[in-house]
Amino acid sequence: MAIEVPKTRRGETSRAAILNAALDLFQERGYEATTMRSIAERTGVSLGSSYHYFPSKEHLVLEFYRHTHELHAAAIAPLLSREKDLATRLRGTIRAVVVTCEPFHAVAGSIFSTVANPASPLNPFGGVAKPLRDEVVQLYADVVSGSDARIPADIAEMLPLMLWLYQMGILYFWIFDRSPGRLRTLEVIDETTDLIVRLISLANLPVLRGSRKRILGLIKDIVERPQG
Amino acid sequence: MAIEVPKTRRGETSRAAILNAALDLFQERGYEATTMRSIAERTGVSLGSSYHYFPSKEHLVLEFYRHTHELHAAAIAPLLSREKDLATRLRGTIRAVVVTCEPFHAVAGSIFSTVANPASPLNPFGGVAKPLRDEVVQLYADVVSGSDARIPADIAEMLPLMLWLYQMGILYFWIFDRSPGRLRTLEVIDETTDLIVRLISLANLPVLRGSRKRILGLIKDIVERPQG
DNA sequence: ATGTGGATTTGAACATGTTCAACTTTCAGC
DNA sequence: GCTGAAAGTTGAACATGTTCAAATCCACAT
Repeated sequence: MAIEVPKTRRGETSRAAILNAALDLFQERGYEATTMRSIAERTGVSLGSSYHYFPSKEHLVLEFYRHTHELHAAAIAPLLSREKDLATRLRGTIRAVVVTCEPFHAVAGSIFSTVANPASPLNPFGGVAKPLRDEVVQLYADVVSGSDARIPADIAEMLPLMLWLYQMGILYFWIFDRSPGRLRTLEVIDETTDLIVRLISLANLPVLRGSRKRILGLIKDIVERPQG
Repeated sequence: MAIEVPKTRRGETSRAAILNAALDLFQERGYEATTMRSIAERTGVSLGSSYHYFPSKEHLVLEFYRHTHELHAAAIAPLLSREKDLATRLRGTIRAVVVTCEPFHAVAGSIFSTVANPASPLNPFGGVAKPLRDEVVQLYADVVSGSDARIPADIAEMLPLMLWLYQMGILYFWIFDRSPGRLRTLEVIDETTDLIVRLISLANLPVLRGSRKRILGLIKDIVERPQG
């Protein structure tokens, strides 16, 4: 199950070719319809070779995930360097997620369910995928910290992680969305990003102090205490 | 893929026996480790016969889900007929979920991921599992309506569905919980049920009127408009 | 040039979910 | 009790993810 790193020029070529074929096929046919044999065949390599570099079909999905993350990060870079308004930054970032993922809409369901499986090494709550998750959370930290919004420290601490979770929720909604141009998802994004920013500002109200403290305390406790 | 209903005494016996064996094996060995062949073998029936009554292994999970739901409903019946305080009813109900599911903790991860797959017929957002989901949502409607809490109509309308979602979240947390006696999950339940009840009462604050309206409108829109 | 050891590649073999056409059993109507 | 159609049963066959021991390749030291 160890992830084999190529140690030869030939190996690098093979690994890259297999990954390429896999990404193409995932997009063309979806996750289930893409067989390990078809990946090997398109690569021009034997079945066993694929398993030399990717311990399982799921691990190919992890690369797929990394791939879309990089596309996403590149897509929002201009926005993040230009815009200062938090709501606008957040809206643009989340919109970019679904736009970036659009070519993979048909595949996304299987992938989502694969990743959600706690037994999967790809589960973002721990395991191989953790570094990549941390990268995504960091991206949301940038979305927040690069804005001109003044966020109370206790909220700012937990906000990126919450926004990552929120992004997951939007993606799950998007998977089910069959509306033309995925307009419904975009509507939901616009409405919810606005709501989030508004609720953050409301969190300063004295009546909400108690609940805010409890909620943030709970989240912090969950994140920091091991196992669970 | 049609779900075959037994039309013979012999058929009923077979179906019941297969289901029994499956439920036992799921508990004993987990979902993946239980093969269709092992189910057939324990039942004393051929492999093909299992597929006569259950179109797929996943459909056996649906029965498993129904089974635990019935255990759960039975477990909380006394509480619901006795207790009037909403927080207590809610806490008891959610606690009972994880207590009821405790024997299946090891299996739950696979099952959760199976069910979460939008492509699965078992996905609760549509398909074969919808009737069962509606039953569970109804249970939460009873939890709310049988309490002495006065809930504004717009909230009351959406609350049961939200509580069902909340229960899903708790279950997902519980799957990861490795603490002795699953104490962490119970702590989180106590804290969150309390928070929920408190937030419902806060929703009447004038400052929150706008957000409340928007949130409920959004949820309603999502639920009622088809597809998505 | 040649041998060596590790990296890479191979393809057969295995396990398991699923399908299906042929076979057997059941039972309602006579 | 007979009969024939419907219901139930069977096991072989298929597709696909995965494993693994053996074969091949290749860079490098000698």
